[in-house]
Amino acid sequence: MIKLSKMTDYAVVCLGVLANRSKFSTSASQLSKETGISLFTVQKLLKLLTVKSELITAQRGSQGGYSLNKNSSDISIVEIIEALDGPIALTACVDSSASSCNSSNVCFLNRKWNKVNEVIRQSLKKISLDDLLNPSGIFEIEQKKTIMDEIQY
Amino acid sequence: MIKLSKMTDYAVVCLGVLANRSKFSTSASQLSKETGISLFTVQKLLKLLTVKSELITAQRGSQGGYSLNKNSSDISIVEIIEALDGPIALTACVDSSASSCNSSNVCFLNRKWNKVNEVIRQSLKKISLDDLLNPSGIFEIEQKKTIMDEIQY
DNA sequence: TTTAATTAGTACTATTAAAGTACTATATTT
DNA sequence: AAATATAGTACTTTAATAGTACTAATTAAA
Repeated sequence: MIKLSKMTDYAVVCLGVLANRSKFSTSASQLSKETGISLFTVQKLLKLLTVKSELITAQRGSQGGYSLNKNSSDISIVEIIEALDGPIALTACVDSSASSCNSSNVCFLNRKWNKVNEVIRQSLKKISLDDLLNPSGIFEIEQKKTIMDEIQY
Repeated sequence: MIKLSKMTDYAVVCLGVLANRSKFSTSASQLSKETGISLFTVQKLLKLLTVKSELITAQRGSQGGYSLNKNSSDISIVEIIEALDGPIALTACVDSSASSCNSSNVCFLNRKWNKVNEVIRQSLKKISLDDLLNPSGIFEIEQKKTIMDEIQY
C-alpha cells in the first residue's frame, strides 16, 4: 500500500488548528485537548516539525507554544509529508547515495522510479493545507478550481 | 515516507522478463535465475499476482510457468501496485468501511485525503509497465510524449 | 528571583507490517 | 509413474512506526 504515516495525518490536523489562531502561540497540551491526539504524540510531532521544516515556530516558556509561519494556503502538503516522512520515494533504493546496490539486476529500473516519484510529487505540490482544511467542504474547493477539480467521481 | 513495497519493485522486474517472452510460460525458478531475486520471493510474488490480479496466467506442471496476459504498454503500474499493496490510500482510515473511527476529531479530514489519493492514482494510471521497462531509456520515453515528459529536471 | 509553564533533546519499548523461508498438496506433461 | 511446477498455508525474522518517558533548558509572570 502506498501510505502516509499517521504522523502526517496528525500534522494536518494540528497545523489546521494553528491556522485558525495564526498569531498566537498554542501549546502542545492545548493542541492535544483540541484534537484528541495524545499529548506525547503531539509533543513529538511538533518537535519534529520544528526541527525538520520551516512550517512552525516554537516559543519556549510560560505562555509559549507553536505558531504557523505562513498562511495555510501557502503550505503545500508536500512540505508536511517530506518533513515527517522524508522524501517522496516509491522504492527503497532510489536515493542518490553513491553506495552501489548489491542486486543490479533488480535495480536497473531506478532512474525510472525516480520519474514516477516526481510525477507524484508534482501532483501533491499543487494541494495546499488549506485545500485539506477548508471547513465549507468539497463544494468550495470545487469552485476554487484547484487540482482537486480535475478528478471525476 | 510514501513508499512502495519491495514486492512491487520485484514485480516490475519479473513482469518485464515475462514481457520479453510473451507467449511462453516462464517458471518461477527461471525468473529467479534471470532476475537475481530469491526463488522463495519470486514464488510468493507470482502467486500473489495470479490471485490478486488478471495480469498473468499460471500454468501448472512440467513445462508450466507464468505468462503475461497483455502487452506491457497496456499495463498501468496502478494495476501492479493495487494487486500487491492494496488500494492506493495515503492514510490508514480513509477506506469506505462503515466501522466508525474512534477519534472523530482526528478524522474529519477523511474525504479530502480520499481526493488526494485519487490525484495520485490518476497520475500513476498514465504510466505503463512499458514506460518503466523500455530499454532504450529516458530519451525514447521523452519522444513518446507521455506523462513523463511533463516533469522538468 | 523564584516559580510555573513549556519546548528541546534523547532514549526506550511496544506494536505492526513487510519480507523472507519452508513445507505439503495438487495439477500437468512426458 | 516420474518429474516438474504452481497452489495453499503457515511460520519466523526483520524493520519501521508509533507510543511512552524522562531530564535539561528556556521563558514569562508572579
